[in-house]
Amino acid sequence: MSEPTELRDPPGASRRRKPAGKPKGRVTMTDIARAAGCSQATVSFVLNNSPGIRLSQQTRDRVIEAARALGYSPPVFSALRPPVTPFEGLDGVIGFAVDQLATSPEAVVAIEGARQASWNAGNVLLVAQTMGDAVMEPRAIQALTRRGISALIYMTIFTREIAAPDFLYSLDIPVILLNCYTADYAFPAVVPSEIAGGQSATRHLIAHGHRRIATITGEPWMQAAQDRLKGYRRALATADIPFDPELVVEGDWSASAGYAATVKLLGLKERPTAIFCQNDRTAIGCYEALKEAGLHIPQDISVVGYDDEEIARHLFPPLTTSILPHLAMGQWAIEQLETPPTPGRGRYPITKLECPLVERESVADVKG
Amino acid sequence: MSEPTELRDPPGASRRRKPAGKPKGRVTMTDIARAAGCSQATVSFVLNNSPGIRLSQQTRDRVIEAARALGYSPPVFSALRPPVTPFEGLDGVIGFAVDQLATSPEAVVAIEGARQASWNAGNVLLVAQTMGDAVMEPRAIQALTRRGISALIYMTIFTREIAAPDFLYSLDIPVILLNCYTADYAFPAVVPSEIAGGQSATRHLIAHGHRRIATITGEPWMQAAQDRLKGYRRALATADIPFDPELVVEGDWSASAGYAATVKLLGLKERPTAIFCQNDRTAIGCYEALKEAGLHIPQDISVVGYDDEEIARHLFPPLTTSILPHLAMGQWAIEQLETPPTPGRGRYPITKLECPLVERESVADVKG
DNA sequence: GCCTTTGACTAATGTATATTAGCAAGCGCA
DNA sequence: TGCGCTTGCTAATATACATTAGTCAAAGGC
Repeated sequence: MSEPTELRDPPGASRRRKPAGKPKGRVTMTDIARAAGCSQATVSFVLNNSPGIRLSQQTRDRVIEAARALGYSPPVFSALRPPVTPFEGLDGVIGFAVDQLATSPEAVVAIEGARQASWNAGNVLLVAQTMGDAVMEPRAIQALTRRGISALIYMTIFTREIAAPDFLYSLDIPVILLNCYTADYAFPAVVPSEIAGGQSATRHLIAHGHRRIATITGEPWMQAAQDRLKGYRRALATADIPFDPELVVEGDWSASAGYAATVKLLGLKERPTAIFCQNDRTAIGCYEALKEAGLHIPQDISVVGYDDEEIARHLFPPLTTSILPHLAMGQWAIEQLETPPTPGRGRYPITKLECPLVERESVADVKG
Repeated sequence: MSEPTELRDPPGASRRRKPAGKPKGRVTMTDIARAAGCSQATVSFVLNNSPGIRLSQQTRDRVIEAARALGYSPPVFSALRPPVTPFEGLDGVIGFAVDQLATSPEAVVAIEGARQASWNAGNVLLVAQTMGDAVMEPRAIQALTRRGISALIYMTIFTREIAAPDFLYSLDIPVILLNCYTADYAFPAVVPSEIAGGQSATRHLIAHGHRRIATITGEPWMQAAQDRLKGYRRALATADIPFDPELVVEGDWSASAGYAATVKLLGLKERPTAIFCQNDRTAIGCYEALKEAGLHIPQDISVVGYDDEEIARHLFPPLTTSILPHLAMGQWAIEQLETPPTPGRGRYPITKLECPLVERESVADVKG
């Protein structure tokens, strides 16, 4: 207490502490007060509607007016990240935007992967749905970004190339694409390796001695269908099995298409000994047609699916299928944030994650 | 201003200003610091996971321990008072907190219901997972509330009574409970009407002429299991069918328990003609046992399930089951927000929504 | 014309948290 | 031995909002 005056800097001196050119990151009550020509206290009273305080309606209106004009929002402490956040700890809140949540379980699985990976670091995931709607998508993402998230994961239900909405480019936080990618490789992106998946499913059949392997595709315009087919052809080529167009039947991911396609295949002069259904639903229809024809799986004919949907486990016999790596993709996305490889928005290669095959009981060695 | 020294109290003097015997209304970081034997700053670092700060794991653990023990919850900046909200402009964002997202589809369905209902009004739903963790739950909800959401929906995966965390009470936005409720009825809450569901499932069997109806329960300590059983007994009583304890077998929601229970039921001197499985998984095991015994569904014996899981449709024969009204519950929650009946936190009755029965092909008239 | 009251507001201060600077101990090393 | 570096933490301070205790001017009372 000998020199109390030493303790106090002249008022205003401290203001220069923040050297950054950015004077304000947020609108505060003080700003509103200045705009409305009153004190910060008055603003506090108005915005809190404090009981027992008497203020003229004019003043109240002026304050509200100003608050609205300046876009005041209550304090978000986590949003006060220093201008150049070195991304070590990556605290806080990570946004996860997805077009649909309910239509298929993959989104939930990816979210779960991201959550698990965030958990250790104590980060919270905030999920918003965009519904792929041009009006709502910006609002949904704004609901996240405006609130001070420290990174955004942007996921689509179907694997595809997207034209990223403009605002993704103008965000100043890391953006990771999950199950989609942009043509300009502007963001780190991760997708399942469908080609490798189709290849390993087919290779699995080949390893069991099959040489006459049919496949039932999905809707041909979908990336996943094309890639799975590509993998199928590649596996055939690798094993020196000639490609027979007769053995490729177009489906549409549905069980009924699987049924019809299988009937068609069974009508072939030289029947396949194995069928690679490019998703599990198709396999359901395939099973049905096979059973109707009096064929036994896998003794008479082997079947593999794709996607490892819940039902694959409950079919009879349980279906050998490929797991979509959405859990791993979610984790991968978070890991990208932990290692700070954001060297000025360069070009990122698209990461492809494997679709491991789960062997169950629908594949056997070829007869004969 | 003649006596500037008067302005500066010696540090600590100001502490005595608050004369009230109550030293603290809330747990602050300073309290935690004292308990953990460190400084308030350290607590701040730990709880915020501040980037670029290095602390020993021990210290972090001690702080988290203490925070948990003292029941710390971060300050809630209200910003927007209910009575006269100055800015409807602060775009409608509704928070949806759920303990688990991935473990079962119900949460996703409820979210979808809430989303659909919000959509028209142009509101955005932000979803956070709490994982039922004492440390993470406040953080997750904080991630929502701090960001100025205009309402919070709080959901649990299992239907149950909860002790709502303190901070739920101190929020000044509407809070709706979904699939759970508090003993003090402090919040509007909605749950499935499991009793009515169990009753209507059983009644359905009675309507088909069955009188000897068995049931396989879930884990007995779970609310849902108790209520479904209660509904079963009620339906029996209403139809003047005596209750036979022999026909009630305890399961645990799993297929294998369903299998074992069915085997036990088939060993009875007087076999049941119908089995009410209290969830679909149980029914899977039940189907299995029945088929092994050479019985045909529904000709020889009828089966109903509960939950309408995806698989119910794909069983053979497709399973008659009750739909959990999570979609409707999500919608209901949003509707409560639209009609603003929040007259000073009164007592709200628990709303129960029906579980409608979907008839498929696993029930037939009793033979003879 | 001098108090008193009241309405409308502010200065000053309090509270809780975030952040910066720096201290002290330990370690590798020249 | 002593220099520089890292690690792990605290003291001090800044920031943002809430609240208390007023100030000040106008409107009465006497």
